Amino acid sequence: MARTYGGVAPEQRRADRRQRLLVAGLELFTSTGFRHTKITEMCARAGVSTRNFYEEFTSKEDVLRTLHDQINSLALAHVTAELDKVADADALTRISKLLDVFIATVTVDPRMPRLNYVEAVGVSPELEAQHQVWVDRWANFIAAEATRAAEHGVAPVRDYRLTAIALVGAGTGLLREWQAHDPPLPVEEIGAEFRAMMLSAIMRPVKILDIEGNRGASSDVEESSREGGPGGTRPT
Amino acid sequence: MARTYGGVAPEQRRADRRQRLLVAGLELFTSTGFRHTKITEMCARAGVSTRNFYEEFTSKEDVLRTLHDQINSLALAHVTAELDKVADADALTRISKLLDVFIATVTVDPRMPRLNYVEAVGVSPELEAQHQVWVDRWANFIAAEATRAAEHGVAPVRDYRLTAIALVGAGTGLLREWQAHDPPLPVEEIGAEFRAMMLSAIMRPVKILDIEGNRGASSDVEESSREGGPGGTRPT
DNA sequence: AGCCTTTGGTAATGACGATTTTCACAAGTT
DNA sequence: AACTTGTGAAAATCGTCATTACCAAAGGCT
Repeated sequence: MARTYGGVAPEQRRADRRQRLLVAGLELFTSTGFRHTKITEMCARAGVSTRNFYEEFTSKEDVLRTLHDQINSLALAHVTAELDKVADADALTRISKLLDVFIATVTVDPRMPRLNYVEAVGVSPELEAQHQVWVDRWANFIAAEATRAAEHGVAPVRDYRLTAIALVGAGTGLLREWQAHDPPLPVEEIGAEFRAMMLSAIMRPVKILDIEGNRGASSDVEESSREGGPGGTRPT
Repeated sequence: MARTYGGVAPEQRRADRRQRLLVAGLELFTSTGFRHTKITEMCARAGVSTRNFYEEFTSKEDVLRTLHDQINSLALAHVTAELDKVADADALTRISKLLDVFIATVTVDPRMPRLNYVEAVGVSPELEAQHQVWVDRWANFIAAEATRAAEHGVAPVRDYRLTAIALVGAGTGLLREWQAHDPPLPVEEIGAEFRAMMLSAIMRPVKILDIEGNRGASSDVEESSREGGPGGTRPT
């Protein structure tokens, strides 16, 4: 089970094949579409046999799930890495940064948003569950930054969960539109719109037009300027 | 070709079958999922034969496209009808109304958002195109109302296209989350969040944090008309 | 009442593609 | 050098469904 073939370890050969299959999957799923991509096509393009395919993945969906996870993980890793660099910047700067890095990462290759926001939707319950997990992660991330902003007194103290979910949706919508548009929309416009929307959503007052805009959280009663104080390090 | 059977005109019988097939499609697509729904299942549930199926539709996708169009048309019809009733109300009231009616219409049956925002995604280029058309319509609708608000001096004069697209995405995200959530989220919270996000996005100043938030359209001129705006948003 | 048209259900066909199996070879091992 | 063991390509199998063709019945028409 473990022989060094062709000068490379079997582990390595395996990993290479897997990688080639993933690349082929990304390409085909976003051009032919997931539904109409055949396993044999993927194998042909990756230069592997169907036998090898089943050694690495259990199904076409398995490939899709892996790609979906990889893309999200990549983006999240970039964002957290960059945010760590500005750990003690003011809250709104961090939020802007978060956005810029996210948009920059995911627009490097239009196939990423295409796969994430179009091809990987409505495929199976498992994939829907995986989508939910990632929405949650991103939403928690955004909500945490918003809460941080509230602690710094630049945003109201309230529950940001639904706002964060809506913002994830807004980003999804913008990117889906971006990747689908024929004369491609300028990336910086997408980024600018996303940033402006996020900032105005987070900084908005709790009540707009005399309407209670949110439940939960404290709010009109007393407010921010919290004991933790600005500048304090925050738990990661 | 035209005989009155069972007391009802053939046209009527045809229409009934079609309707039953659509109902069956909505049910199965949103439970079994579009991919795994078989035509024979739809026929069985609708109480029609496969032969009848092909008299009404060319494929499973045809049914899905029809449902997708119907749901969007229904929502748009409701919204326009209600907006006509408040034709001369102030701009922000109209925007609130738009939202309430939309959310109310589409949350009557969780299968509607499920079909629209999950099952009908990434199925085929035709369906993607149809999606694009509807996003455009809704975005134009929102942008028109925002422009109206600007004309009334309660929002800055600028290009609202991308903002509108992002807002459509936000609504999509919220509704997708709503229909997927196991202990269902309260509808009024979804509606409140969507409304607050839309109002703050539309009323936001052109520049936030010294960053140019939007291109196009005029801008800083005229922007003042709002009272206490997000620019100075603070809790309390 | 008997014929004839339209309809509905069921069975046959056929394609397509996922998954498995076989076969031959290439490269380490002794 | 012979043997053994992974490895890759291709061919065979096996199911699943969409689609179509056929048959039986039911209802109106003369």
